[in-house]
Amino acid sequence: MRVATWNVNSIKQRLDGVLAWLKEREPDVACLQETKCTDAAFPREAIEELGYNVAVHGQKAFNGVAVLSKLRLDEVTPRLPGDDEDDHARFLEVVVSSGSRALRIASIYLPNGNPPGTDKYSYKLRWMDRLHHYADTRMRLEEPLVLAGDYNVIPAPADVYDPAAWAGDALFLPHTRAKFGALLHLGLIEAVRATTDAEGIYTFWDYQAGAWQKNAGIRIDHVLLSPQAADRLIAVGIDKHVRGWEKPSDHVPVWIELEL
DNA sequence: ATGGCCAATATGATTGGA
Repeated sequence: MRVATWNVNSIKQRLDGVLAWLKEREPDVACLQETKCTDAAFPREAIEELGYNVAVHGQKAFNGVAVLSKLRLDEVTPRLPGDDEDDHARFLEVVVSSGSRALRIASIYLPNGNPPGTDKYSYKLRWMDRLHHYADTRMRLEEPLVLAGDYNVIPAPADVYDPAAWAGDALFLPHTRAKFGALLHLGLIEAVRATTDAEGIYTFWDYQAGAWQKNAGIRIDHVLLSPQAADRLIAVGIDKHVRGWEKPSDHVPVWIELEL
């Protein structure tokens, strides 16, 4: 089973690219972030025509997550627990199944948090605490679990083209990285790092300053696996070439292949 | 050497992204 994540930066602007990529990569499940539209405005028909069930949790203009699945959706649960006042559409959990195969998957759009020292950064840290608590409860199920999305976290210097330039950024601050590390300490396995320690593997290149042309990227889109999922990990990939397409998102898809 | 973008909004300036 192939499970992918992609921050599309507006599903309406990216629909042609998303459809082309779905045909090319053929993920069984695709978690999308930054769909930037209401559920009513989500272009679900074009995606359903490719054989996907579509679950959305969006809002007007900002944020927004979705899960596309060729497998049946047994459960669909929007919103990260822990703060009823939080109205950002950043989290959507599903359970997919086909025959004896079942998998719990969450599409995650973790807050950016810039600039540090503001409410935005404290919101990011609180959101990470809530994610930690959610992940802890799910890990106790001891089931195959995939937490995939835009974490807005650069885990280590090897994951950024110019570490010094990002030293004070909310994506790379020690406090941010420590909370991401704490998630992994629950026993979650980060798919890319389970397979390689190579430097210079990126998932995001800014639209500005010729970042793509200079390969000045960062790695902030991650797939975290419970041990029961990681035991079945066959392959990990990043569809970097998609960044070179017409009207690209600033992020590219990351995918895993599980023997399920 | 430096800076360069993109998307959405009752839209032409502001906010948010990273």
